[in-house]
Amino acid sequence: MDIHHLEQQRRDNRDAVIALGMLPYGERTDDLVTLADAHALYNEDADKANKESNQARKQAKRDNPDIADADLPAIVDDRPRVKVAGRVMLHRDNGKLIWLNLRDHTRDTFQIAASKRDCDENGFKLAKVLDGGDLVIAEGPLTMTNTGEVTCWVDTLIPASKCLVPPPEKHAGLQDTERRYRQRYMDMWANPDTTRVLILRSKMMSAMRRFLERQDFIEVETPVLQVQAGGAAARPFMTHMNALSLDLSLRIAPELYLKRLLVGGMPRVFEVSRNFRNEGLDKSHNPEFTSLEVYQAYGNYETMMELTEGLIRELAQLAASEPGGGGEDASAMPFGNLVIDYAAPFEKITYAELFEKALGFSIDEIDKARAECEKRGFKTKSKDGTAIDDIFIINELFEEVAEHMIDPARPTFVMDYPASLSPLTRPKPGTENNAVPLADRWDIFIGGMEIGPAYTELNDPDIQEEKFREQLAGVDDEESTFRTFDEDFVNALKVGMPPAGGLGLGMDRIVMLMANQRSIRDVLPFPMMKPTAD
RNA sequence: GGGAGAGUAGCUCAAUCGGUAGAGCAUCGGCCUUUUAAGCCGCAGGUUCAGAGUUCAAGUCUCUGCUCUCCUACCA
Repeated sequence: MDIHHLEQQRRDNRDAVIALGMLPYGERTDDLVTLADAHALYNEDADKANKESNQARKQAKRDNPDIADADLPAIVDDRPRVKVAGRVMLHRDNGKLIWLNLRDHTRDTFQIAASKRDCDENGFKLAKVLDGGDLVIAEGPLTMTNTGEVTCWVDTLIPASKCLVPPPEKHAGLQDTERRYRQRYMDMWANPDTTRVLILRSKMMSAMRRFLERQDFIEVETPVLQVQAGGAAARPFMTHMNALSLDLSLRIAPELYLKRLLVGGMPRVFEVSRNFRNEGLDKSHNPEFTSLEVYQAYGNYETMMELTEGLIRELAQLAASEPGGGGEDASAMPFGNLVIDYAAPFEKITYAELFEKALGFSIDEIDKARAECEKRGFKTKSKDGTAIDDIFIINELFEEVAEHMIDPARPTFVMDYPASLSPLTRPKPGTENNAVPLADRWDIFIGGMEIGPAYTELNDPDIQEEKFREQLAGVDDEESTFRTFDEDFVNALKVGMPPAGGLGLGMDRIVMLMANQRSIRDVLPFPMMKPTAD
């Protein structure tokens, strides 16, 4: 295979490093400080004292050119010394003085200078043949340049790793979105914001765990490989297990296993679950995504509401306090054109209230709902001509009309969904005889996105079994193939599951909100990309 | 699934009505000990996403394919 001439030049420079007797790919190095810490360590008094003592020495030599070295004023050097590692971003060679700008995850740019006079001989020769993108380790005192930039005045320079790939444009960075996603390492090198978002994601996941553990929730891990993917209505990915000659699905939700743990006696559990859904992908959907599911024995959907509001507010405060988060508190977090307030109490409205506010009549008035659907041109009959169930008429209007009434700038809980839309939810007592019976379920909407639902969990095995059957009888055949009847789960409920609140939150979407990223791809290190033809 | 747009040097982008494919940065050679997107001088760098067609002539027009982006629809 032909090697591009730009790569060949870099290979030649690597050979030059080897010729210096250095290891081009480096070795273990202790006592490194980050570039941000190094920058902060600069001491102005020590730097001034050093400069003045140098001046005094020069002056003494000018006054008396024959003076013996021993009689010259001593050089004072109490400047802090640092050992740093970073990637070479800029390389300015002034001949006998070489300026390098380094980057690491803590600081976009940190200047080091290798001068022929003060740097070790091999280090200076190395600085001569460094390419943009190389990793280096530099050691030396901190000083300030005439133009006021804190600089490590290098006395020891060694290679840490060779970069054989030509760097992106030094000012514009890497713009090509496709390459940014496919070669994330290039993106992270060129665009430090990418790294910041991914680090924020990690910090948020960690803060989320601390929040839950503080309240005595324990983290568990349940199967990804499942005989029957359950807990949600979604098309699963299929795979095959050779040892048991068994077709398996990748999980679409952890719910049914987490509830089994409640049956077994774990009172408060959560799982950070990678879920896999064999469906479309767009700005807010990746085929594999991360949800947080939480179950609390003896809680209900209101318990989950309090927990969710506290969790999201805490995550918002964390994001706001990060560099570039733009604020002390979480009352004005930017998301696209919106400014979202996480500090104020979240909005709460019931499904029925929101429906009536948007449509002008009650969810129990089916005739008006059908008329409204006809008026708006929504379909009211299925393909074979039979009328669509009342509840789907209501929900069509809700999703198409009422959901848009929610203020995207205010986190909003929509409560008390129709029971028939929530098969794993406990029916709301006292609404059984309504035209539209309700269930203890809410959904939270932020920034125009649905972030997740919570329920008072259904723990009556007979109702659960009936709901499974209803669902399997389902609206149409294609959909019912993705719904399952989990007999063992019904058996678990027969053993007795405590009343409980359950919660599912789309963590990717929460990171999108907190990091002000409009695409799920920007909060995933490696989003799903179709392979290229070659 | 539907619609719109994009793909040109390592990177960021130009190229008028179809008429010799260009710039900046990076690289390479030379000079330079306080630069900051360093500076000055010089050189080089191309399968214009792939394939077919129209034409005297295609980066440009037509068709097919690939990938991406945006909008829209679907899906919890």
